[in-house]
Amino acid sequence: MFPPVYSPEDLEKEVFRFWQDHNIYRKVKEKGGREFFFVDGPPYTTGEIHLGTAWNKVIKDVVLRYKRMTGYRVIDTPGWDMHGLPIEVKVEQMLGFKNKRDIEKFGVDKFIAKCMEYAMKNKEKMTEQFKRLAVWMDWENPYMTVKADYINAAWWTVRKAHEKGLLERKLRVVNWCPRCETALAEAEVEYWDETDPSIYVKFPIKGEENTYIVIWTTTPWTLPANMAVAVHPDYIYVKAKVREKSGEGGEEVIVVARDLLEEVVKKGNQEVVEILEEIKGRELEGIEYEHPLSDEVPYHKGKTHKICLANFVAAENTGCVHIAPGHGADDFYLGVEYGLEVFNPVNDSGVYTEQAGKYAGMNVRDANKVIIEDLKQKRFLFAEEKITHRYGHCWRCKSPIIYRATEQWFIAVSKVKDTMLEEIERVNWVPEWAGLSRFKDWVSNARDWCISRQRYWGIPIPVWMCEKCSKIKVIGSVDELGIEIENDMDVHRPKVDMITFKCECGGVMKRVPDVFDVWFDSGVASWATLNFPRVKDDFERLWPADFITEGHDQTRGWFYSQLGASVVSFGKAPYRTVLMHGFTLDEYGRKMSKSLGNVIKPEEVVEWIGVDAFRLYVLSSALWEDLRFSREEAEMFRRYLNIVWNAVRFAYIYMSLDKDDFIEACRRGITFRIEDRWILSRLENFCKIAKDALESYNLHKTVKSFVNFFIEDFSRWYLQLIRSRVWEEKANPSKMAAYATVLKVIDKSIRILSPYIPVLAEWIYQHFLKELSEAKELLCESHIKESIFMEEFPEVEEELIDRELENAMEVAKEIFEATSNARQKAKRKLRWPLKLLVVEGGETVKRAVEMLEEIIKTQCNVKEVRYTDKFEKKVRASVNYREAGPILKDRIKAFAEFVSGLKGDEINRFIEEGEVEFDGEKLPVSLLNIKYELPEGYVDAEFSCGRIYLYTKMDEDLWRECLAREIVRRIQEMRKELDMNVEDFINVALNCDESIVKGWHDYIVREVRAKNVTFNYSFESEEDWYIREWNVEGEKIVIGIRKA
RNA sequence: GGGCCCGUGGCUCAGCUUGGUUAGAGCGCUCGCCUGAUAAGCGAGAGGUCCGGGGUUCAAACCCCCGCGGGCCCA
Repeated sequence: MFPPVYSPEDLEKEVFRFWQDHNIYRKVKEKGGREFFFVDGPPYTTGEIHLGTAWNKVIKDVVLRYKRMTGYRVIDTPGWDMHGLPIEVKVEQMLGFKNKRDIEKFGVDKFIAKCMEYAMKNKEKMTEQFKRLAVWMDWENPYMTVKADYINAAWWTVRKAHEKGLLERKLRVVNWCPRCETALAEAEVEYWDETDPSIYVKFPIKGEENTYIVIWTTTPWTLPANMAVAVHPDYIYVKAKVREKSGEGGEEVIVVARDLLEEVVKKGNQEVVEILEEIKGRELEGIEYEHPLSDEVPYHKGKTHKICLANFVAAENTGCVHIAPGHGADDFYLGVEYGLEVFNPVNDSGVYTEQAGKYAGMNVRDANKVIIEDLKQKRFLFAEEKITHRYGHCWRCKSPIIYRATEQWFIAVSKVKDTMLEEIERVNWVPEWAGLSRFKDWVSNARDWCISRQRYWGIPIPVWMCEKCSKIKVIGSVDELGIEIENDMDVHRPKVDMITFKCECGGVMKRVPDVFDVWFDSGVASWATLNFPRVKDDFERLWPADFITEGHDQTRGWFYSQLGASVVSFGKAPYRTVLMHGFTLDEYGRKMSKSLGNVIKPEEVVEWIGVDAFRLYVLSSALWEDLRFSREEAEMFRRYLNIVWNAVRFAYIYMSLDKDDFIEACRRGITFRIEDRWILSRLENFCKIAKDALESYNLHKTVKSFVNFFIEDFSRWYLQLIRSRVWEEKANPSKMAAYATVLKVIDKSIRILSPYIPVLAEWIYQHFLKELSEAKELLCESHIKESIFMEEFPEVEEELIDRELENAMEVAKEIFEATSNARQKAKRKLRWPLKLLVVEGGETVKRAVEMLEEIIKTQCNVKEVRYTDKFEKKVRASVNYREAGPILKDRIKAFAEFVSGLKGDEINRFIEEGEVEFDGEKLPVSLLNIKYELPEGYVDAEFSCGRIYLYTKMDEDLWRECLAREIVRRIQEMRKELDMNVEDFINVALNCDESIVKGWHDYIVREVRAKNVTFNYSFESEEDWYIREWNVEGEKIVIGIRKA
């Protein structure tokens, strides 16, 4: 059965069921020799896949299906990233919690259980969504970051780091959410505009009366922690005497960047009195100043505060930057350089500690206005404004984050950076710049990796610390816990927290309460997915991964976390080939987001155009470029597949009728005709491009060439060429050759396309190729398999490629197009036969006409085709008076006479020579207006390497043939309207006289499968004719048909 | 502020590595054609500041520099 209409929905139902009922995926998975180790970048279990994730999995699926078809046994374990704050957030929201205390009250064990449940549920939902995309992975056996084995791998890795001295506990500035009371990953910070104070503060310079260095800040609350001021070594600074414009108050001296002086002064409502000195930034180094809040914050009493140099200082605001090593990353590193104290008088919940003196107990953001007021009182406030700027927020509770120096656990990436950079070079990056430019840049700027989070739902950090002597013990395996692991919950908080060890010193070692940054979880995926270190042989055989692919946001994400973890553990990159793909944007190039309301759900698209068209669409343009998702474009691919459907259906209808003859013919041997050899040559080209594309992970190139080959060449051109061969009743060799060609083309191209359009490919395999399996076996020398995915990916048969023939056909197509053009100009329908087509051109055109004369003749519907290297045209010359007048003056009249008397060949000679000989004088040919005139009845049109001349004159004979065709066409239309079968016979009656189609009676009978055709019929009402009145080129003709 | 990528008819993109005829394709639009595989298809036409500005060159969509806009990542 071959339904007339392409319904992706029905096909999907059928094919999905077929795969399931026959366990096809498992069978395919178990095939194959060499192994291909793919590692899935684990999506976070949000519960909902989006277009980007769908695209990502489709890319993976195409690659994996291809690899399976080329004889690989593919490791296709999907992964799930299930820990982390996002899920904690959701669970907290569901439980109505506000902060950590609520969780502690509720019970960490119960909270963790909820998180686990939630993550699992989401995983199930998303699995179904991926399956719906026809993605074949081992969905029954995924790797999950919450599993004991997985956690085991992470622990092993940390211990490795520890053994190599790369696990460090140190003070660092991190993003900190004062309400969640934890460090946050950059990915957990959301930015939006916030209005904050923008203040200019004067720091009195020591030993210089009434002289201040002016800094600018938007976070007054960090001033109590100020330890230094930074200036740029290369900028020019000035010491300037200024005074208030109002005239009140005295003069004072300020230090700011020279180019910013005017601006700063304006902000302070002051004016410059005099510039005292210009100083290069680097000369300011070491100058001491008085902390402006040293009265309020006694900590600063007796401490020295100096000017430092830093390249990160921008030429903005004052050019002098307030440095608080406890509250800024740059500040912190500068502090390390200068040996500054890291003063952080703010606790976990964002409240000042006792160390903050006057401000102790205040929430830092509330303290802003108090501090500003104090500065004002002390006359240190130079200017005050408001600013609206991008500020980070915890994406859980939406509260503004703060930067805060805390003790955290780090992987000392800085110590292995060189190895990481070397390893990047050894990886095959697609595209190249993804690794060699973009990723390298990121890695060279990488800082030590903070892997600790002060939260609950994550892999517990396997570090135990002695309460007495602070000695640490790093666990490298779950076995070392000394407890029986009953389920995955046992290796989570709070269970592991209860385990203690005895220290050598006699003290008790307790686990540090932190959990891992989720990026650390996925960083170990390439060995955790193999259950290493518990299982060793798979790892030794397979690792590192042959292939991974993710979006470009993963440069700093998974590409990085994996490389870091791997270099720390094994000293080498965990992947061999990395394909970086783009992002999905809306059709205007904007991000898809809920707030913009422009989110397109993959399932919605799949429901609408089918999964195959969706897959083809997302793979149709360069993968590493962002995909602007356009519904119109996506729909195009459904239409292409509809053409595939119709093409195969066409073949099916005829071939299944002649099946036995066809098989017999295949046994005896097939003699291909020229157009058959042409399409088979094109087929091999397609195969070659597709194979190269898949081998080099340029998947999109296959899609482009699919359209060129299958849609353009095969369906639109080849199938047109063979129509008449296929209509033959008898099983003649020409028809059989066409069948054989069609079968080869469909068989090979469907196999090539199957990774992309698995559903349609499988359906065609089951319903078309299986139907003709004997012929396929004879022709393609391959046995039919249970599923197309048990087939081999086709090899290129170079010997079938015939470049000359392909070129010739290209010319023939162009001749056809040019002829259509000429017909349009001459108002001659293609249905009307014409007498003569002359083709003018060079050698290639000549060859094409010789080789493909028949094809050109029938396609262009002309009785005769002739080639010429030069078509005889009448040439006419007249005088170009504008040019000739000034030159010839009074001789112009004689010249005009001369010109009108010129013969064609004389004019041609002048054109060739470029000169006109007149009156014994040589004149430029531009004095003539040259006009070419085609011989009567010809219309011309141009193509890329020549020109055609179509003779469009009708005579009576020809016209009768035209009318016969017009009538046939209408009868066919009527048959279709009656929904008749192809083989049904009819009777035909017409009201017109037979003379109008004299000589074409038999033709009409044959074409419309008529038992008889009656002319001059007057239709009476009682008869059961299906009657229509037609306007045939101005004639009213009534046609009646009925089943014979 | 920095790194990487992208910018080509109304829309989506190819071409750029290696500079060289008239810058291509699909969609959409207009007109026409074809159809016993086709709820389809085909042809023609209109439609272009190749983001802008400089430079190199006999010659630039392409190479170089400076901008502008967008995306990702960082600061």
